[in-house]
Amino acid sequence: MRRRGFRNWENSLKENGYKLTNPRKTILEALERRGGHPNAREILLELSRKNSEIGLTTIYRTLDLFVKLGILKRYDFGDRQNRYELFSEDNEHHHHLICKKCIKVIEYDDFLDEETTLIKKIEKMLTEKYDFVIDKHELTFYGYCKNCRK
Amino acid sequence: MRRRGFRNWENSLKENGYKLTNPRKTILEALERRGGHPNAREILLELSRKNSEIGLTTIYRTLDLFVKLGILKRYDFGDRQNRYELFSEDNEHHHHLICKKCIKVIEYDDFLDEETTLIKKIEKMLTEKYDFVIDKHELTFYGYCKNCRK
DNA sequence: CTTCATGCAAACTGTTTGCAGAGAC
DNA sequence: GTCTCTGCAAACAGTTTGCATGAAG
Repeated sequence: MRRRGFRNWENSLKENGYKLTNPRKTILEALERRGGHPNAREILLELSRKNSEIGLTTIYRTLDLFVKLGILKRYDFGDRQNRYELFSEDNEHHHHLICKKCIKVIEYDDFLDEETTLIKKIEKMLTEKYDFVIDKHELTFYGYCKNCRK
Repeated sequence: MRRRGFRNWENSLKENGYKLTNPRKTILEALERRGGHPNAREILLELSRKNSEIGLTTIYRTLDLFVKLGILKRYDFGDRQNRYELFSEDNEHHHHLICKKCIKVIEYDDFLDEETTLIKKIEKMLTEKYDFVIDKHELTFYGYCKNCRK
């Protein structure tokens, strides 16, 4: 279950013994169309725009599967829901700036080199000091956007 | 509603027109005793050890209030629950290392100077570029601890 | 004695599970 | 044909809300 760009998602399914079904295709298309960081209900909404009726249960199960296969990334921005983003080579590393009121999410990748250097250093230290295998990190800034400050 | 060390929490209540009640006292004591990053149910448990019976509803409302008054910090470590930690002068700034399996949370404060410098820089850039008022940030590493890797 | 706090029951939200029927291979 | 996938209904967990009672000031 290695990570791979979502262009190969069909192979990724087959290689791992999963079936290529209509709901799965449709959900992936919806994710590509919509972009951003939708939650399950927002994906349902995007589907219904194209008159695709897929049960919420299937959506949850498909999202889980896609995360497991490395097709999607799962985020939790502190509003008690899972949000999803297609994984691709070129969005591998960005961080987030989130408005606590409207949950607008801005991705930024400035200072990435400096960040990466420091984070690698911290990761190494933490791994040794606490005997952890580190998997991922998240650097997130929270605040209020222009609109929500009024 | 300024932040203040939790030693002044009684004043903080009074100044803001809230009553000094037994449940509030008891919950604060439980938080001091327990330490760590308990969720609501774990606080209930800590209370029951000392035979304090307080309704979950009251616990939630008290925690909300304490967060609002700056007595507590609220965290979300991605397990879909709120967790709380007493705020005090000397734990103002640490980051977290979390085991995704057992949700053990390690606080670390190594590299803090370097981190702070970089984070201030990023914060400034984000504030200007996106017109955000930034409130807080979180740098969190996720992985698996020694025990959970077996 | 007024106002705010408490606690119960019920509601709510996002998510998960059991199970029978449908679809992929 | 077999085995996985789907979708409905029901369960679930954490949290919130309405409302009558109780305690603080």
